[in-house]
Amino acid sequence: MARPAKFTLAEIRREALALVDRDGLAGLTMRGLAAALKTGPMTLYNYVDGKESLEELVVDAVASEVPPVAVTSDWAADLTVAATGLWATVRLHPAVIPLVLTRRTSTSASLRPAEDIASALARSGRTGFDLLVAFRAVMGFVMGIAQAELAGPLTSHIDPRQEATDLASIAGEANPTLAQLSQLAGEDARREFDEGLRILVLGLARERAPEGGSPENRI
Amino acid sequence: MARPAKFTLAEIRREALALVDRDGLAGLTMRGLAAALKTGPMTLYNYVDGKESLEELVVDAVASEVPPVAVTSDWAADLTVAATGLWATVRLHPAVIPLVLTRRTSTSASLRPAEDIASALARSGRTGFDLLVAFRAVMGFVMGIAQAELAGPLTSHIDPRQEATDLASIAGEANPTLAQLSQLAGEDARREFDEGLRILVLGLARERAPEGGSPENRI
DNA sequence: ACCTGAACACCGTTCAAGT
DNA sequence: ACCTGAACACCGTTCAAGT
Repeated sequence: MARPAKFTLAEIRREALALVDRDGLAGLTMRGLAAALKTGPMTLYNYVDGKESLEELVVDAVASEVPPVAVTSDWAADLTVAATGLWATVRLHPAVIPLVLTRRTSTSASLRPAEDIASALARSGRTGFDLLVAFRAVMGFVMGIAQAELAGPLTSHIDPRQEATDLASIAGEANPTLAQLSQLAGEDARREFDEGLRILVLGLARERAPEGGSPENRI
Repeated sequence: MARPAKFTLAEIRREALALVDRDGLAGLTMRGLAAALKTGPMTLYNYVDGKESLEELVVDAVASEVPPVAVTSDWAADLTVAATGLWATVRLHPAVIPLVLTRRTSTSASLRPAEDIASALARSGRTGFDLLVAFRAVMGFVMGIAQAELAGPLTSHIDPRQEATDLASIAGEANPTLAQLSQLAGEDARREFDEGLRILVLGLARERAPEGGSPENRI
């Protein structure tokens, strides 16, 4: 909150993200980051208000890496580009995903990827509640699937305390469909995302424009 | 991992969930739970392997509250029921949502809600990769939107350090669409979910069955 | 076998004192 | 004004000792 001299906020942000990328979310500690910067822990308090604020900085760092989206006359294409850009970027920093899912406060810069998605949907002609629903559906899908890839019903292993290691055979009895799916999961994450998004956009386009999905008007 | 006498694992599970519901995720500590149970912290280690295992217990507790789904001949209806049941249940325990999004290990019982969803989708005639994609899309949507309600681009406030409190006016300049949406967000969460799910199911049904969405075969 | 206090190696953050 | 060590109030968990 001050403008001191020993470090730059950008330096701290970069080092914090690097720390999370390297050691995971648990590795992001005030003391650990201070050590990485070769200072005492208290020095960081000259740059951030505390742990919460530090986490926000990390979310910011990731958001700033999401590529900007050019606006064309095809809202569905723009939406796909925006959603894919967000997904691909957070995937580069998997440990940060729980943080972006969890942060209750954001910088206006870190909201830009979401704004790009909302704006593409607005150009489908949606307004008000319809726009809200579409936005929630797309954001939910993008972030939900990004996180599900890391930790979800299909991510490896059942509880290790159940004596047996083969997921297919263990979860298999109680959960046969999941057991089957778990063998395919993660083989081609990009295609999983692309196809899922396509289905969602299909639903969005169908609901809006029974015939073709070209833009209608702006709000 | 043993079968001691002072408590029941079910008692510990119940108390742990109650603790999280009351004090949030940060309130779930080995020491805090022990205190709530009026024992020393070490006693808990006779029932769970450690913190991770305790968190899993809490996820289990929530999953066990998800209502079972009856199988009918209408896969889309079953899917809607299953997805809605999961969403409604996790919403009763909002502090647990980050935990269920994050757990990398699960009990076969806690996978049942996901199995119900996967199974409904399988009854749409999907197999293999197509089934995987549909499953990921639905799970991503359900959990993503549940979490987004708590913390997401539309949840109140911009960073408080930016001097101004009105989200609409602050985020508004940089993110006009979000600013507009934030005024509607959360007014009727149930309708947001229902409509979003409808769009997704619409996409799923259209992709599968150009004419009508009745079940085709089982896998 | 089940239980549990003491102790260790960590946290974030307040406070007070340095320059 | 910016910096920072010492100290406090917490964590999870190991270890050793109890019954």
